[in-house]
Amino acid sequence: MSPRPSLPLRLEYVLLGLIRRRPVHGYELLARWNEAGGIGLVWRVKPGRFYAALDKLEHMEYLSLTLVAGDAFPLRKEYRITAAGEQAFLDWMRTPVPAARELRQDFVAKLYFATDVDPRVMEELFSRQLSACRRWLDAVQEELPSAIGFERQVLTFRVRQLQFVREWLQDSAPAASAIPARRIP
Amino acid sequence: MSPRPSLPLRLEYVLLGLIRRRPVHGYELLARWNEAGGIGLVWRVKPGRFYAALDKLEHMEYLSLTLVAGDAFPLRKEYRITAAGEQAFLDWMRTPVPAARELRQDFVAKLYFATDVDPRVMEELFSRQLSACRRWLDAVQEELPSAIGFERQVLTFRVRQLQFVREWLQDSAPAASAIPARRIP
DNA sequence: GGCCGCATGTAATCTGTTACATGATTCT
DNA sequence: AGAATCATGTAACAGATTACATGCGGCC
Repeated sequence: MSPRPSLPLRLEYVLLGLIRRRPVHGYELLARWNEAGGIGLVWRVKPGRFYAALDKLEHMEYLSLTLVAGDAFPLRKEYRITAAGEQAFLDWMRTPVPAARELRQDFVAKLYFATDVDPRVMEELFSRQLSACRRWLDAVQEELPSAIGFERQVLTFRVRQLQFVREWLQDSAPAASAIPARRIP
Repeated sequence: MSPRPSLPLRLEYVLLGLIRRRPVHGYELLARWNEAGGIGLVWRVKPGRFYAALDKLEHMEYLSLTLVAGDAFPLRKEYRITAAGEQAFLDWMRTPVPAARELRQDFVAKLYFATDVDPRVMEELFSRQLSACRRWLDAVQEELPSAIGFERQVLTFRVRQLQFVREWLQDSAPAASAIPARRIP
């Protein structure tokens, strides 16, 4: 059995998504990470963590590794995604984030890969995320009327935040799934 | 010289604010922390971290320590705030949070202490936080017109988020400073 | 020769979490 | 006697950050 821990990976899924586009070695990937308009806009990473994550993904067999030697450059470790990795990535893409505070990084990262997957994957993601968001909102709004003082202020903050999230999700959903996918998995 | 590191304290300031109300020992404070309607709504803490923080504040001389022995209970460490601690707390209260993502915990924690301080402290806090928020918003809105693709989606998210924050701040400001303070420092 | 870029990491440190340790007293 | 509550932590681990280590090749 290949190891499949459901640990809090987070960063690892982003790596998986990038390597999925085409096989690449670490250094190049790290350079691209911070390119203008890229994932670096919402997610910072530094060499230590970065290489450790690649290593981890390879041990989990979500990535396979090919050593590439060349005259003009040092030995490279070229990674490509495996079938298990592909599966894990797509599962991640379909899964809504479990809390509002994870939207700005995790959810937006998923959005970054919108053009890489079948539009239906994004439709499902947005639909499930919106449902979750509405449930959170309902729960908070139910508590609000009986809340006083500090609790009321906190719940008011949450209601407003969730309303912003809901509206942003509603407005972004059509655009995200209308984009034609580069490849259809 | 008493040590005054400007480290990322965060939790420590909340402790300072609670102990400032009246001298108290750790166990009681920890119990109160999670009471309904209290700071536990936005900030979770566990014994390990909690006692470590008290220790740290005492070494920084923001808290002073009195041992209290009793027949009916084990030895207690009763903490009270020092002049340096009082100063540090009020500085913290006046200081806006440096990023939007710190509003839900750090800023709301400051709000929790609104009734403990002079209304002018809260006025200053809200005024400075609103200015910061408007500056962030201006900066993002300036970048938005030239942004395309993923970058545009990210910036749109941020604009909406900052608008929500700005409106919440505007609506909460009057209530927060209109409340009569318990004591005027 | 020395420095920069490529490409890979390691080691130390910091921060926080988890789970348990200790010992006393009061309750059943 | 045994369990729960009071009151204090400690020890081990997990996770991330920071800074530095290594070595090769090409450029000035």
